[in-house]
Amino acid sequence: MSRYNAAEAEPKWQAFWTENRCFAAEADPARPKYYVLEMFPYPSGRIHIGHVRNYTMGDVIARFKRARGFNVLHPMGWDAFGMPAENAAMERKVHPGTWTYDNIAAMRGQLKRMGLSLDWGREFATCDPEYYAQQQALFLDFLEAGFVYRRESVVNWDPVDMTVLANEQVIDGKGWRSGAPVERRALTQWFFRIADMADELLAAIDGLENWPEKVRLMQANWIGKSRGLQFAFDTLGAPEGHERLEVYTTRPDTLRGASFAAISCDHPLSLALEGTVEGLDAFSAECRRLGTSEEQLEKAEKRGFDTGVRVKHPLIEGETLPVYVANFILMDYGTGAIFGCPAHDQRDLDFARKYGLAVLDTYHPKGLEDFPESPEAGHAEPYVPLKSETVRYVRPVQGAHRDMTGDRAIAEAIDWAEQAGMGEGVTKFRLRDWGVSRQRYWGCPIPVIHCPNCGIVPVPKDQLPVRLPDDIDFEKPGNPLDRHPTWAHVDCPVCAAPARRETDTMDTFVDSSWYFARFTAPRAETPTVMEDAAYWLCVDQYIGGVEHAILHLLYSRFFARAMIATGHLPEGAAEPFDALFTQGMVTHETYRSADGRWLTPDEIRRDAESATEIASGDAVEIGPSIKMSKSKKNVVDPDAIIQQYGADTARFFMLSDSPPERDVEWTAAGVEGAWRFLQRVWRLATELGAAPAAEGPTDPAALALRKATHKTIAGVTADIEGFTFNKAVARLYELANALGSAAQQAEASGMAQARREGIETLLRLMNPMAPHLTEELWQTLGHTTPLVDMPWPQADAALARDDVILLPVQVNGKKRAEVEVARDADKDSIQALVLETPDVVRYLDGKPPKKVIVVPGRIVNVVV
RNA sequence: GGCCCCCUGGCGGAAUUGGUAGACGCGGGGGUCUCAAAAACCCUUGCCUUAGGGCGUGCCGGUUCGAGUCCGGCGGGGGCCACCA
Repeated sequence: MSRYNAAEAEPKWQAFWTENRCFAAEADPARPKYYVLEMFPYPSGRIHIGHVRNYTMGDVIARFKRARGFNVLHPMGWDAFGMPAENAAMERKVHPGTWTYDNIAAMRGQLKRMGLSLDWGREFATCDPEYYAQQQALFLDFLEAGFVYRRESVVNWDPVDMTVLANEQVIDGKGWRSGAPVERRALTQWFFRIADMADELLAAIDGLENWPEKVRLMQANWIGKSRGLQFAFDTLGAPEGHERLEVYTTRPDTLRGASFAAISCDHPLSLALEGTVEGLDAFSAECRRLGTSEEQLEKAEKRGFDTGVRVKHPLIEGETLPVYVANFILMDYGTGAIFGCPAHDQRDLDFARKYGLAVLDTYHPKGLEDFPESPEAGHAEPYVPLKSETVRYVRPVQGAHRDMTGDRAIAEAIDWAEQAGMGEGVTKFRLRDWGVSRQRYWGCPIPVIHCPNCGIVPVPKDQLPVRLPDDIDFEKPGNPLDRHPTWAHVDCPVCAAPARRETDTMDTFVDSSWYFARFTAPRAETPTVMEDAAYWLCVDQYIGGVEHAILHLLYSRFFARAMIATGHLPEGAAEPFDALFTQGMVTHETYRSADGRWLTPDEIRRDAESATEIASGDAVEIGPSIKMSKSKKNVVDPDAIIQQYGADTARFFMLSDSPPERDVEWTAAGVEGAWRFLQRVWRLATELGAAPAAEGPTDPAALALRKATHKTIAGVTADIEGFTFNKAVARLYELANALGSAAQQAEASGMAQARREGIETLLRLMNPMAPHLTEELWQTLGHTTPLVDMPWPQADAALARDDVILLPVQVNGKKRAEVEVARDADKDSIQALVLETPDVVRYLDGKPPKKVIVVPGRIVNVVV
């Protein structure tokens, strides 16, 4: 009995595809196109199992669409700038470029061993000067068009990496790579004007129908549109020029309950008061020192400092509110000043309790007309009633009056305030401009020159790229470009005076914001070629991890719009990714020895219930299945799997067990299962007899097999279209089971033909998942056209449909019988048949049924 | 704190979107072949029950002829954002 030899077959077919340029894409307006893209990898040195899952899914789609007649673009590249290369340079004294390109070479080899249908002719790395030259050209066009600007800003400074981090790169107050607590520093930075586009980026989310709802929500929340009221308090006792205090609120309906105002320590009023109010300077200094990490925020008390300044209550004549500087007010959201309504906001309530401020309700609690007007028992905070008969005390927010708040009350309050000339309804966004300056070497240089006479001067386009110098020194922290003896020194292109290059490089998110477009014309002397972009874009299917749901995708959407505005993309390409799929992680059990050492899967022997360490024979504690990580040692190496079982087994397993959007657990048993199935398919195909003899009358068993075959075609096709690969795999198993049974009845008339049809169909349906094995078998069966060039099989509708169906019969909602009826039988005849069925007669007990519900093709329910 | 999602056998998961719950796989049990083992193949496998049947999709309630699916409440798990006014 022969076996599938992956070690021989896989390289053979990979060479065949390469030699025949099977996956080289060429724009052809006469053919419908399909652009499949997986998020390109960072060249860390080795592919990991998550890559295998990601690229396998993409490859299934690419090969499927190809077989369906599409002109498929399926490219691969490298997100190659970034700090790991610099870290490697510092640790191992190797040039970041050398390290990166070596890694790319290694990973390219690994990807090729997976047998992916990639157009390697379009490959590029973002650190290629040919790529970043075009990125610099884009930057200059963006600068000219006003999408880029420079300003001083307080930035997140990573003291270990000595670089600026975007807000998004600060996680829990720590640098996302170094993990060091982030400090605040004022620096002049380059920004992309993404905030101006907030409304459009938000509105367009509605059109992204083929994106996961989860991602659309995350983007919408990130953009953070809010509608509120902006108005000014009149101040009492404030310094000159601060007669009014602007505040913004999303809850103008609670304004009557205001009992204090609070401002940021960086607010102009607070700054003006510094030095004039005793204790304020010290308090402000303390606020500025406050960290921004989650724990710090959690623990940080809500503290305020009474400035002595007061503001007039805008709704209650004669009433005034104290103005506090408070440590929880952000200067860069809204106006940096708020009013506090303790009755309707937990934080304001905490603050009010602490400083003995009034807690005033603005709503009469529904159904609680006798609610006490004095503090409820159990509340110890002082109660200071305002002189207004409409004001009542209630507990904050929750409960009976919740239904009276909400959008309607807010909208009415804004209308009222506008008509009263008190303030105006405004829309604010959470989204801030995108700071792209990085004080790093291994990134795309920002192509401008600082001239003492002319100021900021763009590098003329014919002088692009501004290349990174090769002779660099990583001995000291900070930016090597800044320290380079000659690189930054350059004459001004306008006045020829000695000038200095910009030494900041771009955030690597810039690199990945337009690579999808570059793939449509990867060797062009301009960033894109309109004709190619118009043909290939948008990306029809984008696949990657949900960790990029916000930043990368939002930046790409911004870039696409900016590129349209600067003439680099056609109108209509504003949304770069028509369909998005976010795949789950690959997890693995963790193993720990009695003395607490983490063990790799290779170091243990796993039985059904337990595990032992191979070296010692000791029992091993089995931990939960979690994301693979080096520290927990629960890592499997894709290369080792491919070497042992072949790429097809790894690919097939990645698709079989779990729905693609969910996490999948990597288990040795699962891999074995996939391997066994592939061997079974091998056997089914190789044991198939010679070409079928002349046809006799078709035996029912043969017809049943043909029906199973065609149902499988319809099902697998729908499953691949719907990204339910696990279901497609289940159907392939079912067909293989049917073929196995059929082999036992090989003598039945028409069975030889039915088996051949079934097996060939199985191979064709499996081809996108296990391309090598199926090509090999296809050839073995005598075909000269390789599967890669075969069209997708078509289901025969008549065969895929059942003519007679088994209809379940319920009595009072419980299944009691089944009846066999024609698929298109009418309700009356079904009902008549059901009422004669012995099991139903028994339950009727001689009486007529109260009701009979017949759902043709589904079910019958008899109510007695 | 805000927004969102999920909960189905021992396990991963199906269920035509309100119509036979548990497809398919893993694991388990039994068998065939073999001197033996591996491989392979066959049968079996939600729980309870002596038959007939009863019970079952986190828990409680509701809507419906019919609920894993819809509604309300509770419990548990997870994700994203977060001093955002």
